[in-house]
Amino acid sequence: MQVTIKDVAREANVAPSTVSRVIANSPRISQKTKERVRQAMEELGYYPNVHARSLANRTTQAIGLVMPSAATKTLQNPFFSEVIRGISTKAHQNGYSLYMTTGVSEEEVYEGVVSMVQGRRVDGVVVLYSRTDDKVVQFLQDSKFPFVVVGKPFSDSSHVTYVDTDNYLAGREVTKYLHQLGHECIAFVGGSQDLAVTQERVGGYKTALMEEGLPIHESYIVSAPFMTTGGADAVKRLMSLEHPPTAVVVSDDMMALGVMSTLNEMEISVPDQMAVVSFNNLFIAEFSSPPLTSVEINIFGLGFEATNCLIEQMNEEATPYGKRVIVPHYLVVRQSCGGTVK
Amino acid sequence: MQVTIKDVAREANVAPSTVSRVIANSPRISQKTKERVRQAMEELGYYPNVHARSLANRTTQAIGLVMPSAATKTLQNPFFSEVIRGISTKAHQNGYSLYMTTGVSEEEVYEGVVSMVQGRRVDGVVVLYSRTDDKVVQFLQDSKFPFVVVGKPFSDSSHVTYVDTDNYLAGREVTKYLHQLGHECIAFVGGSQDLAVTQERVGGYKTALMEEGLPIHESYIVSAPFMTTGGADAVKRLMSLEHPPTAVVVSDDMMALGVMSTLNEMEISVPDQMAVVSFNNLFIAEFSSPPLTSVEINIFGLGFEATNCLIEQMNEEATPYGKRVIVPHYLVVRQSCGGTVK
DNA sequence: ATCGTTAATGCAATCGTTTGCACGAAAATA
DNA sequence: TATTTTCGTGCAAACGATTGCATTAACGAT
Repeated sequence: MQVTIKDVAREANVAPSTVSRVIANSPRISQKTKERVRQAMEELGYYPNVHARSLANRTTQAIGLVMPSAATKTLQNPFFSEVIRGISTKAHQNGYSLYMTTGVSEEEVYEGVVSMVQGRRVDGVVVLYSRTDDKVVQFLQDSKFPFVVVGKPFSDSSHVTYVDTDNYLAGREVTKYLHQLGHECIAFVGGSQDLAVTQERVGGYKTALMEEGLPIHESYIVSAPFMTTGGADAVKRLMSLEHPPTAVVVSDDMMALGVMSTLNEMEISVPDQMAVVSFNNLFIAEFSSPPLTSVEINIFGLGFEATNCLIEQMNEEATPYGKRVIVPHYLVVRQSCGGTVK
Repeated sequence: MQVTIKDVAREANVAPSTVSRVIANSPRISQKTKERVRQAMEELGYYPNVHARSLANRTTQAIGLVMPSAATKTLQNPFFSEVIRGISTKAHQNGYSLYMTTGVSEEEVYEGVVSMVQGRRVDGVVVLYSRTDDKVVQFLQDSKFPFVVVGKPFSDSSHVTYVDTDNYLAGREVTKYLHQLGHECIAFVGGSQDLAVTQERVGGYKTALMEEGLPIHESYIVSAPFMTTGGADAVKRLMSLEHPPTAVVVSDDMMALGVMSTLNEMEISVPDQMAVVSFNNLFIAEFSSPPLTSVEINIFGLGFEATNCLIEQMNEEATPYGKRVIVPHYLVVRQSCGGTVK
């Protein structure tokens, strides 16, 4: 049988309410009593029942995590481990624990979120993706439930708190970097087009081309549905063009691996015949061959900051709506872009 | 204000208990009433409060996840994403959700587990590592709480349910494989020595050497504390030996990446001058260069099976103690071992 | 000695469910 | 028709905490 607050009360010769106040460390209880009660708790090995507590004070000390529905595929990307690590670090520091629901379909994820929120299982939610027309964000917004998005939300982004990299800027920077190295024919390989990241990064890429006075060829922009495997088709398509590119901006390290592997098969050497630059700077970037030049976006920090904002919001310390935090990024130069071209 | 069971009851003109029974789909309620109640729930947008429910029926429909304390380092290994994916898939299928606590130190993790268990926050626990002398496992065992370990527990493993790869066998197999390719000088690079995996794999390695009539040199066995970075030292030590090995068994793909990267720096070519074989067959194994020959251990399956066992145990369908499930593995041959030597 | 203050604790209602038991009506049996 | 079953539903007591309000004792101040 579980040790309850009543047992402790009896042991310490006080009322349950007193024990409760000792737990909350209320100043209204005398030092002597506190010690006696604490001793009793210790002796009996008392741990408060979280559900009773949540029920009574309408708070859960838990944060919900919403993963993309294709979790089956996406969760493999170390990006997620890393954000979660950031989230869980901050959460733990503030005494929150984490709750995950998953679902195979988008609908299942949505249902999971709804019952998590309506069932009062969590005090706030971190959404780990952002997609066009997302029901989840819409729902959270409508129900005025504390939440923050990692990545830039589409709908009504001015009213939503989110934490993100300046992907537009990053896309622009890497493209300019390639141009500085002497490349004129620069392609872009991205993931799913309805993800905010892809759109932003490709946007920055285009802007850079314009600013540098380079033409924008739509045929230079390809998007592959998934990570590594997708790379193959994309690369083949690019290389079969009349004027194949000499450099490519890839929207993700995982995908870059796939791209490089395909290039390798096709006996196109990186960086000599093709420069590759990508984003996220996952640890594998360092150990691929050649090691990847990649944009460090501080994934851990994204998670950490997001949780920070969420906690502020839950404590109502935050501005009612729409805080945005941009986590800085920087380019880590390794070998995949080589030196200057010619 | 939250919509409660009473609101639904009022709306449907029944007692709260009836609503409760409708939720549980009790056969004692007439079809007509059920429909009326369901309609009312729908209309009001009713979702049961999980805490009230948990409190009343002493069940949580949640599974706790225990990660290694060095989560800071280890969580980066895609192994974890993948087990969790397996766990969450099975969990979701059976209507369980996942709960994570984390801690920086071993002590913090332990405290997290205790309060998760004693606070009745979860119905069962999956432990995602196994180490010598682990307080967590000991505690779970003592409190007779349902749990399962992914990996082989040390203490009293006969009484603990666990799901694992036959790492001993796998270690033996890959070593023999290298010998078959003609290698006589085979080294072993492993992770932390107090992890069960390392011990098992190195055990298999030694056995294979013996069985094949090869000498066991302790200097051929090096262990590096962490993943990729650790690889460097280990490799340098090996290569500075009088008779450097021509092949190496690495206990993990991540580490293998580090090893290969160091070999690359030292201008030792893989597989020509050094064969590398490793374990886990993470997706990066396919895209490294050269692509890694690695043992596929079905990480997803480990998580899935573990959860399966846990659910059986929670439903008391399981044998009281000590079920063990071995998930099969197989070698995936790629290019890191090359062809036959000489 | 009386009264008002203050400090420390206890009482009891409440949070939103579940569930054993009681109850009345309808159906089945005698 | 009287009596027993069966069926469908409601009552009320848990579950284990929190918290507003009441209570009591102690202590100065008058």
